[in-house]
Amino acid sequence: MPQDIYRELQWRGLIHQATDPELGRRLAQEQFVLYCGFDPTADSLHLGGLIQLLGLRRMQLAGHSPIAVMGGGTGLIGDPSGRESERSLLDPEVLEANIADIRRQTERIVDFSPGASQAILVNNAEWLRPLKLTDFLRDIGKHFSVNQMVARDSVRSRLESREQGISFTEFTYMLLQSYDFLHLYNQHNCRLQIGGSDQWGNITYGIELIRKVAGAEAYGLTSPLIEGLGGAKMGKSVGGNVWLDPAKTSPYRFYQHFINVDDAQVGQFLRFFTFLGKEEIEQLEGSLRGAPQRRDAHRALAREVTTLVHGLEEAERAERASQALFGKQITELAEPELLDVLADAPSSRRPHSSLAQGTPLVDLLIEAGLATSRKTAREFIGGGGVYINNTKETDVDRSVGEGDLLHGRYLVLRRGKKNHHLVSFG
RNA sequence: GGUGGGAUACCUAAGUGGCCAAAGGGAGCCGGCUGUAAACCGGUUGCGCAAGCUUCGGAGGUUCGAAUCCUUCUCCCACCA
Repeated sequence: MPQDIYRELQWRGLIHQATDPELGRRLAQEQFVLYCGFDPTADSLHLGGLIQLLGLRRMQLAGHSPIAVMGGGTGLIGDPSGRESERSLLDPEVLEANIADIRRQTERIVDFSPGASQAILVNNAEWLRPLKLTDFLRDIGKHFSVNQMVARDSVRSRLESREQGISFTEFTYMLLQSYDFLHLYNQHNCRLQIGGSDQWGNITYGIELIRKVAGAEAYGLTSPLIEGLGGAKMGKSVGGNVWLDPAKTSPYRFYQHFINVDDAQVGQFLRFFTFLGKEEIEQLEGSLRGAPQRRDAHRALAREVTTLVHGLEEAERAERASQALFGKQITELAEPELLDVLADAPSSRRPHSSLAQGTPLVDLLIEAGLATSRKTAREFIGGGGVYINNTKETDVDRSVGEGDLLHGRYLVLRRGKKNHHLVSFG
Protein backbone atom coordinates (compact mmCIF):
# COMPACT_ATOMS: atom_id res chain seq x y z
CA MET A 1 0.00 0.00 0.00
CA PRO A 2 2.63 2.52 -0.97
CA GLN A 3 1.49 6.11 -0.77
CA ASP A 4 2.30 8.82 -3.19
CA ILE A 5 5.73 9.43 -1.78
CA TYR A 6 6.95 11.21 -4.86
CA ARG A 7 4.47 14.03 -4.54
CA GLU A 8 5.26 14.30 -0.89
CA LEU A 9 8.96 14.68 -1.67
CA GLN A 10 8.17 17.13 -4.40
CA TRP A 11 6.18 19.28 -2.05
CA ARG A 12 9.03 19.24 0.43
CA GLY A 13 11.41 20.44 -2.22
CA LEU A 14 13.47 17.32 -1.75
CA ILE A 15 13.62 16.40 -5.37
CA HIS A 16 16.42 17.88 -7.34
CA GLN A 17 16.51 15.47 -10.22
CA ALA A 18 14.95 12.14 -11.11
CA THR A 19 16.27 9.87 -13.83
CA ASP A 20 12.84 9.00 -15.11
CA PRO A 21 9.64 11.03 -15.20
CA GLU A 22 7.77 7.79 -14.60
CA LEU A 23 9.48 7.19 -11.28
CA GLY A 24 6.73 8.88 -9.30
CA ARG A 25 4.08 6.62 -10.74
CA ARG A 26 6.21 3.52 -10.24
CA LEU A 27 6.80 4.37 -6.63
CA ALA A 28 3.10 4.64 -6.08
CA GLN A 29 2.38 1.31 -7.70
CA GLU A 30 5.05 -1.11 -6.60
CA GLN A 31 7.24 -1.68 -3.65
CA PHE A 32 10.84 -0.71 -4.27
CA VAL A 33 14.08 -1.67 -2.66
CA LEU A 34 16.23 1.44 -2.63
CA TYR A 35 19.59 2.42 -1.30
CA CYS A 36 21.70 5.33 -0.27
CA GLY A 37 25.41 5.26 0.36
CA PHE A 38 27.11 6.93 3.30
CA ASP A 39 30.65 8.10 3.27
CA PRO A 40 32.63 6.95 6.31
CA THR A 41 35.48 9.42 5.94
CA ALA A 42 34.40 11.04 9.20
CA ASP A 43 33.24 9.37 12.37
CA SER A 44 29.83 10.97 12.16
CA LEU A 45 27.31 12.12 9.63
CA HIS A 46 26.38 15.75 9.38
CA LEU A 47 23.21 17.46 8.26
CA GLY A 48 23.63 16.43 4.63
CA GLY A 49 23.71 12.82 5.70
CA LEU A 50 20.69 13.39 7.88
CA ILE A 51 18.67 14.47 4.85
CA GLN A 52 19.49 11.17 3.21
CA LEU A 53 18.68 9.15 6.32
CA LEU A 54 15.36 10.91 6.50
CA GLY A 55 14.92 10.21 2.80
CA LEU A 56 15.33 6.50 3.44
CA ARG A 57 12.91 6.75 6.32
CA ARG A 58 10.34 8.63 4.26
CA MET A 59 10.53 5.93 1.62
CA GLN A 60 10.19 3.30 4.29
CA LEU A 61 7.11 4.96 5.72
CA ALA A 62 5.67 4.89 2.22
CA GLY A 63 6.12 1.15 2.09
CA HIS A 64 9.48 0.75 0.41
CA SER A 65 12.52 -1.11 1.71
CA PRO A 66 15.67 0.88 2.32
CA ILE A 67 19.24 -0.28 2.31
CA ALA A 68 21.82 1.87 4.03
CA VAL A 69 25.20 1.25 2.47
CA MET A 70 28.30 2.05 4.46
CA GLY A 71 31.11 2.99 2.13
CA GLY A 72 33.79 0.89 3.76
CA GLY A 73 35.12 -0.07 0.34
CA THR A 74 34.53 3.12 -1.58
CA GLY A 75 35.88 5.08 1.38
CA LEU A 76 39.23 3.49 0.70
CA ILE A 77 39.24 5.21 -2.66
CA GLY A 78 37.53 8.55 -2.10
CA ASP A 79 34.77 10.16 -4.11
CA PRO A 80 36.03 13.10 -6.19
CA SER A 81 32.51 14.52 -6.58
CA GLY A 82 32.32 18.06 -5.38
CA ARG A 83 35.93 18.12 -4.35
CA GLU A 84 38.50 20.39 -5.79
CA SER A 85 41.43 18.56 -4.34
CA GLU A 86 42.61 15.01 -3.95
CA ARG A 87 41.48 13.23 -0.83
CA SER A 88 43.90 11.75 1.58
CA LEU A 89 43.47 8.02 1.94
CA LEU A 90 42.15 6.55 5.15
CA ASP A 91 43.21 3.39 6.89
CA PRO A 92 40.77 0.48 6.88
CA GLU A 93 40.76 0.44 10.69
CA VAL A 94 39.74 4.08 10.85
CA LEU A 95 36.98 3.44 8.37
CA GLU A 96 35.71 0.51 10.39
CA ALA A 97 35.53 2.62 13.52
CA ASN A 98 33.76 5.39 11.64
CA ILE A 99 31.27 2.95 10.22
CA ALA A 100 30.38 1.72 13.68
CA ASP A 101 29.54 5.29 14.70
CA ILE A 102 27.56 6.04 11.59
CA ARG A 103 25.67 2.80 11.93
CA ARG A 104 24.36 3.92 15.32
CA GLN A 105 23.16 7.20 13.86
CA THR A 106 21.45 5.38 11.02
CA GLU A 107 19.62 3.10 13.41
CA ARG A 108 18.09 6.08 15.16
CA ILE A 109 16.29 7.25 12.05
CA VAL A 110 15.64 4.19 9.93
CA ASP A 111 13.71 1.19 11.23
CA PHE A 112 15.61 -2.08 11.10
CA SER A 113 13.08 -4.20 12.91
CA PRO A 114 11.51 -7.06 10.95
CA GLY A 115 8.55 -6.14 8.82
CA ALA A 116 7.28 -5.73 5.30
CA SER A 117 9.57 -2.82 4.56
CA GLN A 118 12.41 -3.74 6.83
CA ALA A 119 15.62 -1.84 6.35
CA ILE A 120 19.00 -3.45 6.10
CA LEU A 121 22.50 -2.12 6.50
CA VAL A 122 25.46 -3.36 4.52
CA ASN A 123 29.07 -2.39 4.02
CA ASN A 124 30.32 -2.29 0.47
CA ALA A 125 33.73 -3.45 1.61
CA GLU A 126 32.08 -6.87 1.75
CA TRP A 127 31.88 -7.09 -2.00
CA LEU A 128 34.43 -4.54 -3.15
CA ARG A 129 37.46 -5.77 -1.28
CA PRO A 130 37.37 -9.36 -2.58
CA LEU A 131 37.18 -8.11 -6.18
CA LYS A 132 39.98 -9.25 -8.43
CA LEU A 133 41.45 -6.51 -10.53
CA THR A 134 41.47 -8.37 -13.81
CA ASP A 135 37.93 -9.66 -13.36
CA PHE A 136 36.74 -6.21 -12.47
CA LEU A 137 38.36 -4.62 -15.48
CA ARG A 138 36.90 -7.25 -17.82
CA ASP A 139 33.41 -7.41 -16.37
CA ILE A 140 32.83 -3.84 -15.25
CA GLY A 141 35.50 -1.61 -16.71
CA LYS A 142 34.61 -2.74 -20.19
CA HIS A 143 31.27 -0.99 -19.90
CA PHE A 144 32.72 2.42 -19.19
CA SER A 145 33.92 4.87 -21.74
CA VAL A 146 36.85 7.00 -20.68
CA ASN A 147 35.71 9.67 -23.10
CA GLN A 148 32.52 9.92 -21.14
CA MET A 149 34.16 9.75 -17.76
CA VAL A 150 36.52 12.54 -18.65
CA ALA A 151 33.63 14.73 -19.68
CA ARG A 152 32.18 14.65 -16.18
CA ASP A 153 32.25 17.97 -14.39
CA SER A 154 33.93 16.70 -11.28
CA VAL A 155 36.66 15.13 -13.35
CA ARG A 156 37.00 17.84 -15.93
CA SER A 157 37.39 20.60 -13.42
CA ARG A 158 40.22 18.69 -11.87
CA LEU A 159 41.80 18.01 -15.24
CA GLU A 160 41.63 21.64 -16.23
CA SER A 161 42.75 22.98 -12.91
CA ARG A 162 46.25 24.38 -12.86
CA GLU A 163 46.75 23.61 -9.22
CA GLN A 164 45.14 20.23 -8.85
CA GLY A 165 45.10 17.04 -10.77
CA ILE A 166 43.18 13.87 -10.18
CA SER A 167 44.71 10.53 -9.40
CA PHE A 168 43.77 7.37 -11.21
CA THR A 169 42.42 6.13 -7.90
CA GLU A 170 39.81 8.81 -7.64
CA PHE A 171 39.17 8.71 -11.32
CA THR A 172 37.99 5.12 -10.99
CA TYR A 173 35.75 5.85 -8.04
CA MET A 174 32.66 6.07 -10.18
CA LEU A 175 33.18 2.51 -11.37
CA LEU A 176 33.06 1.27 -7.82
CA GLN A 177 29.91 3.09 -6.89
CA SER A 178 28.29 1.91 -10.09
CA TYR A 179 29.27 -1.59 -9.20
CA ASP A 180 27.62 -1.16 -5.80
CA PHE A 181 24.34 -0.45 -7.46
CA LEU A 182 24.69 -3.45 -9.74
CA HIS A 183 25.59 -5.66 -6.83
CA LEU A 184 22.61 -4.50 -4.81
CA TYR A 185 20.39 -5.02 -7.78
CA ASN A 186 21.60 -8.58 -8.14
CA GLN A 187 21.47 -9.40 -4.44
CA HIS A 188 18.41 -7.48 -3.30
CA ASN A 189 16.62 -6.44 -6.45
CA CYS A 190 17.46 -2.87 -5.50
CA ARG A 191 16.27 -0.59 -8.28
CA LEU A 192 16.53 2.90 -6.87
CA GLN A 193 19.40 4.92 -5.52
CA ILE A 194 18.91 8.19 -3.71
CA GLY A 195 21.51 10.76 -2.72
CA GLY A 196 22.50 14.38 -2.74
CA SER A 197 22.58 16.16 -6.06
CA ASP A 198 26.35 15.80 -6.11
CA GLN A 199 25.78 12.08 -6.52
CA TRP A 200 23.85 12.42 -9.76
CA GLY A 201 26.73 11.39 -11.95
CA ASN A 202 27.63 8.37 -9.87
CA ILE A 203 24.02 7.29 -9.74
CA THR A 204 23.42 7.51 -13.46
CA TYR A 205 26.53 5.47 -14.16
CA GLY A 206 25.17 2.77 -11.91
CA ILE A 207 21.87 2.78 -13.73
CA GLU A 208 23.63 2.47 -17.03
CA LEU A 209 25.73 -0.39 -15.77
CA ILE A 210 22.67 -2.26 -14.60
CA ARG A 211 21.08 -1.77 -17.97
CA LYS A 212 24.13 -3.01 -19.82
CA VAL A 213 24.94 -5.95 -17.59
CA ALA A 214 21.56 -7.04 -16.33
CA GLY A 215 19.33 -5.53 -18.96
CA ALA A 216 17.16 -4.05 -16.25
CA GLU A 217 15.73 -0.63 -15.55
CA ALA A 218 16.90 1.14 -12.43
CA TYR A 219 16.24 4.65 -11.16
CA GLY A 220 17.90 7.53 -9.41
CA LEU A 221 16.58 10.36 -7.31
CA THR A 222 18.61 13.20 -5.91
CA SER A 223 17.85 15.84 -3.32
CA PRO A 224 19.18 19.37 -3.37
CA LEU A 225 22.20 20.11 -1.27
CA ILE A 226 21.51 22.32 1.68
CA GLU A 227 22.97 25.68 1.07
CA GLY A 228 22.69 29.00 2.74
CA LEU A 229 21.51 31.97 0.82
CA GLY A 230 24.32 33.91 -0.70
CA GLY A 231 26.43 30.80 -0.97
CA ALA A 232 27.16 30.43 2.72
CA LYS A 233 27.63 26.89 3.88
CA MET A 234 24.54 25.82 5.69
CA GLY A 235 25.50 22.47 7.04
CA LYS A 236 27.92 24.43 9.11
CA SER A 237 27.48 26.46 12.20
CA VAL A 238 29.64 28.37 14.60
CA GLY A 239 32.73 26.30 15.08
CA GLY A 240 32.39 24.14 12.03
CA ASN A 241 30.21 21.28 10.93
CA VAL A 242 27.01 20.28 12.62
CA TRP A 243 27.42 16.61 13.42
CA LEU A 244 24.86 14.07 14.47
CA ASP A 245 27.24 12.65 17.04
CA PRO A 246 26.48 14.28 20.42
CA ALA A 247 30.13 14.02 21.34
CA LYS A 248 31.03 16.23 18.39
CA THR A 249 28.05 18.57 18.43
CA SER A 250 26.22 18.62 21.72
CA PRO A 251 22.42 18.41 21.61
CA TYR A 252 22.32 21.98 22.85
CA ARG A 253 24.53 23.22 20.01
CA PHE A 254 22.55 21.13 17.61
CA TYR A 255 19.32 22.68 18.84
CA GLN A 256 20.81 26.15 18.73
CA HIS A 257 21.92 25.69 15.17
CA PHE A 258 18.33 25.33 14.10
CA ILE A 259 17.14 28.16 16.31
CA ASN A 260 19.60 30.37 14.45
CA VAL A 261 18.56 29.44 10.93
CA ASP A 262 17.79 32.40 8.68
CA ASP A 263 14.13 33.32 8.56
CA ALA A 264 14.21 32.87 4.83
CA GLN A 265 15.22 29.24 5.22
CA VAL A 266 13.10 28.03 8.09
CA GLY A 267 10.29 26.87 5.87
CA GLN A 268 12.65 24.91 3.70
CA PHE A 269 14.31 23.37 6.71
CA LEU A 270 10.98 22.35 8.23
CA ARG A 271 10.24 20.51 5.01
CA PHE A 272 13.70 18.99 4.75
CA PHE A 273 14.38 17.96 8.30
CA THR A 274 11.06 17.10 9.88
CA PHE A 275 8.11 14.84 9.36
CA LEU A 276 5.68 17.63 10.09
CA GLY A 277 2.84 17.78 7.59
CA LYS A 278 1.93 20.41 5.10
CA GLU A 279 -0.73 22.08 7.20
CA GLU A 280 1.42 22.31 10.26
CA ILE A 281 4.34 23.75 8.38
CA GLU A 282 2.26 26.30 6.60
CA GLN A 283 0.82 27.38 9.88
CA LEU A 284 4.30 27.84 11.31
CA GLU A 285 5.29 29.85 8.28
CA GLY A 286 2.27 32.03 8.85
CA SER A 287 3.40 32.66 12.38
CA LEU A 288 6.84 33.54 11.10
CA ARG A 289 5.39 36.17 8.81
CA GLY A 290 2.89 37.54 11.27
CA ALA A 291 4.82 37.39 14.51
CA PRO A 292 8.46 36.75 13.76
CA GLN A 293 9.52 37.74 17.26
CA ARG A 294 7.72 34.69 18.62
CA ARG A 295 10.07 32.45 16.68
CA ASP A 296 7.53 29.66 16.67
CA ALA A 297 8.81 28.18 13.45
CA HIS A 298 12.41 28.15 14.63
CA ARG A 299 11.46 26.57 17.91
CA ALA A 300 9.36 23.89 16.28
CA LEU A 301 12.13 23.15 13.80
CA ALA A 302 14.81 22.89 16.46
CA ARG A 303 12.67 20.77 18.69
CA GLU A 304 11.63 18.36 15.96
CA VAL A 305 15.07 17.78 14.52
CA THR A 306 16.78 17.52 17.87
CA THR A 307 14.19 14.98 18.93
CA LEU A 308 14.78 12.93 15.81
CA VAL A 309 18.50 12.84 16.26
CA HIS A 310 18.97 12.92 20.03
CA GLY A 311 15.63 11.91 21.47
CA LEU A 312 12.88 13.83 23.19
CA GLU A 313 14.63 14.05 26.52
CA GLU A 314 17.71 15.71 25.09
CA ALA A 315 15.60 18.01 22.98
CA GLU A 316 13.71 19.21 26.01
CA ARG A 317 16.91 19.76 27.94
CA ALA A 318 18.25 21.83 25.09
CA GLU A 319 15.03 23.76 25.01
CA ARG A 320 15.14 24.47 28.74
CA ALA A 321 18.77 25.47 28.54
CA SER A 322 18.05 27.83 25.68
CA GLN A 323 15.25 29.50 27.54
CA ALA A 324 17.31 29.94 30.66
CA LEU A 325 20.40 31.14 28.87
CA PHE A 326 18.63 33.63 26.68
CA GLY A 327 15.67 34.41 28.86
CA LYS A 328 15.42 34.82 32.57
CA GLN A 329 18.29 35.62 34.83
CA ILE A 330 20.40 32.62 35.54
CA THR A 331 21.14 34.05 38.96
CA GLU A 332 17.64 33.00 39.95
CA LEU A 333 18.11 29.36 39.09
CA ALA A 334 18.49 26.76 41.78
CA GLU A 335 21.79 24.92 41.79
CA PRO A 336 20.64 21.72 40.05
CA GLU A 337 18.82 23.75 37.43
CA LEU A 338 21.84 25.87 36.80
CA LEU A 339 24.04 22.83 36.30
CA ASP A 340 21.52 21.22 34.01
CA VAL A 341 21.16 24.31 31.89
CA LEU A 342 24.90 24.60 31.49
CA ALA A 343 25.50 20.88 31.11
CA ASP A 344 26.45 21.26 27.47
CA ALA A 345 28.42 24.44 27.90
CA PRO A 346 32.16 24.13 28.22
CA SER A 347 33.25 24.19 31.81
CA SER A 348 36.38 24.29 33.90
CA ARG A 349 37.45 23.96 37.50
CA ARG A 350 39.53 26.20 39.62
CA PRO A 351 40.70 26.04 43.23
CA HIS A 352 38.51 28.04 45.54
CA SER A 353 41.55 29.47 47.23
CA SER A 354 42.51 31.33 44.07
CA LEU A 355 39.72 33.78 44.78
CA ALA A 356 41.22 35.06 48.00
CA GLN A 357 42.94 38.02 46.37
CA GLY A 358 40.52 38.14 43.52
CA THR A 359 41.25 36.75 40.07
CA PRO A 360 41.47 39.02 37.05
CA LEU A 361 38.52 38.56 34.74
CA VAL A 362 40.91 38.71 31.81
CA ASP A 363 42.70 35.59 33.02
CA LEU A 364 39.47 33.72 33.58
CA LEU A 365 38.35 34.43 30.04
CA ILE A 366 41.55 33.00 28.65
CA GLU A 367 41.38 29.92 30.85
CA ALA A 368 37.80 29.39 29.77
CA GLY A 369 38.83 29.56 26.15
CA LEU A 370 36.56 32.53 25.58
CA ALA A 371 39.52 34.66 24.60
CA THR A 372 42.79 33.63 23.03
CA SER A 373 44.98 36.31 24.51
CA ARG A 374 44.88 38.94 27.19
CA LYS A 375 44.69 41.54 24.49
CA THR A 376 41.57 40.14 22.88
CA ALA A 377 40.09 39.49 26.31
CA ARG A 378 40.49 43.17 27.05
CA GLU A 379 38.95 44.06 23.72
CA PHE A 380 35.94 41.91 24.40
CA ILE A 381 35.42 43.46 27.81
CA GLY A 382 35.96 46.99 26.58
CA GLY A 383 33.64 46.38 23.66
CA GLY A 384 30.81 45.32 25.90
CA GLY A 385 30.88 41.68 24.91
CA VAL A 386 31.57 40.05 28.23
CA TYR A 387 29.09 39.02 30.90
CA ILE A 388 29.52 37.70 34.39
CA ASN A 389 26.46 35.69 35.39
CA ASN A 390 24.67 37.28 32.45
CA THR A 391 25.41 40.83 33.57
CA LYS A 392 27.51 42.95 31.27
CA GLU A 393 30.94 43.81 32.60
CA THR A 394 32.89 46.60 30.97
CA ASP A 395 35.65 47.19 33.49
CA VAL A 396 38.79 45.84 31.88
CA ASP A 397 40.55 45.56 35.24
CA ARG A 398 37.66 43.78 36.92
CA SER A 399 38.62 41.11 39.38
CA VAL A 400 36.38 38.26 40.35
CA GLY A 401 35.93 37.51 44.03
CA GLU A 402 33.92 35.43 46.43
CA GLY A 403 30.93 37.71 46.12
CA ASP A 404 30.46 36.99 42.43
CA LEU A 405 29.85 33.30 42.88
CA LEU A 406 26.47 31.64 42.45
CA HIS A 407 25.63 29.11 45.14
CA GLY A 408 29.03 29.76 46.62
CA ARG A 409 30.99 28.10 43.85
CA TYR A 410 29.85 28.78 40.32
CA LEU A 411 30.65 31.51 37.90
CA VAL A 412 28.97 31.83 34.52
CA LEU A 413 31.10 33.60 31.96
CA ARG A 414 29.75 34.66 28.64
CA ARG A 415 31.37 36.20 25.58
CA GLY A 416 29.15 37.63 22.94
CA LYS A 417 25.58 36.53 22.65
CA LYS A 418 26.00 32.83 22.54
CA ASN A 419 29.17 31.60 24.18
CA HIS A 420 28.76 30.45 27.75
CA HIS A 421 31.24 28.88 30.08
CA LEU A 422 30.81 27.52 33.57
CA VAL A 423 33.62 27.80 36.08
CA SER A 424 33.30 25.75 39.25
CA PHE A 425 35.39 26.67 42.23
CA GLY A 426 36.06 23.78 44.54
C1' G B 1 63.66 10.66 -15.43
C1' G B 2 63.55 15.87 -17.76
C1' U B 3 61.61 20.98 -17.92
C1' G B 4 58.93 24.84 -15.94
C1' G B 5 55.89 26.95 -12.01
C1' G B 6 54.69 27.30 -6.89
C1' A B 7 54.70 27.32 -1.09
C1' U B 8 52.91 34.45 2.51
C1' A B 9 48.47 34.90 8.44
C1' C B 10 41.73 31.04 8.91
C1' C B 11 41.04 30.96 3.15
C1' U B 12 42.36 33.75 -1.09
C1' A B 13 45.99 36.96 -2.71
C1' A B 14 49.49 41.42 -3.06
C1' G B 15 54.34 42.36 -1.68
C1' U B 16 60.66 40.95 -5.17
C1' G B 17 66.37 44.62 0.16
C1' G B 18 64.52 49.26 4.67
C1' C B 19 58.29 53.20 4.46
C1' C B 20 56.10 45.27 6.36
C1' A B 21 53.16 42.63 11.82
C1' A B 22 52.88 42.39 6.13
C1' A B 23 47.69 45.69 0.94
C1' G B 24 42.94 43.99 -0.99
C1' G B 25 38.95 40.44 -0.83
C1' G B 26 36.45 36.50 1.60
C1' A B 27 35.40 34.31 6.22
C1' G B 28 35.36 34.73 11.51
C1' C B 29 34.82 37.48 16.01
C1' C B 30 32.75 41.80 19.25
C1' G B 31 29.30 45.80 19.39
C1' G B 32 24.76 48.69 17.53
C1' C B 33 19.61 48.21 15.42
C1' U B 34 16.25 43.88 15.98
C1' G B 35 13.53 38.81 17.26
C1' U B 36 19.30 34.26 19.64
C1' A B 37 16.83 36.38 11.94
C1' A B 38 18.31 39.06 7.42
C1' A B 39 20.16 43.57 5.66
C1' C B 40 22.91 47.61 7.23
C1' C B 41 26.53 50.46 10.32
C1' G B 42 31.00 50.61 13.60
C1' G B 43 35.21 47.96 15.54
C1' U B 44 38.51 43.89 15.29
C1' U B 45 41.50 39.22 13.60
C1' G B 46 50.35 37.22 15.70
C1' C B 47 51.99 38.05 21.28
C1' G B 48 52.52 42.07 24.86
C1' C B 49 49.28 47.47 29.09
C1' A B 50 53.69 49.22 26.92
C1' A B 51 58.82 49.49 25.40
C1' G B 52 59.22 45.70 22.49
C1' C B 53 59.05 40.51 20.83
C1' U B 54 58.10 36.31 17.41
C1' U B 55 56.18 35.44 12.07
C1' C B 56 55.99 34.95 5.34
C1' G B 57 57.30 25.95 3.75
C1' G B 58 62.33 23.94 6.81
C1' A B 59 67.64 24.79 7.68
C1' G B 60 71.81 27.78 6.76
C1' G B 61 74.17 32.15 4.54
C1' U B 62 75.01 37.39 2.36
C1' U B 63 73.78 42.37 4.41
C1' C B 64 73.89 47.77 8.95
C1' G B 65 69.02 45.73 7.50
C1' A B 66 65.53 40.09 4.20
C1' A B 67 58.87 37.81 3.18
C1' U B 68 62.14 39.93 -0.62
C1' C B 69 69.13 38.03 -2.58
C1' C B 70 72.20 33.18 -2.37
C1' U B 71 72.73 27.77 -0.97
C1' U B 72 70.29 23.53 0.37
C1' C B 73 66.20 20.46 1.94
C1' U B 74 60.94 19.17 2.00
C1' C B 75 56.28 19.27 -0.22
C1' C B 76 52.74 20.56 -4.26
C1' C B 77 51.35 21.39 -9.46
C1' A B 78 51.71 21.43 -14.83
C1' C B 79 53.96 19.82 -19.26
C1' C B 80 57.22 16.32 -21.73
C1' A B 81 59.05 11.26 -21.69
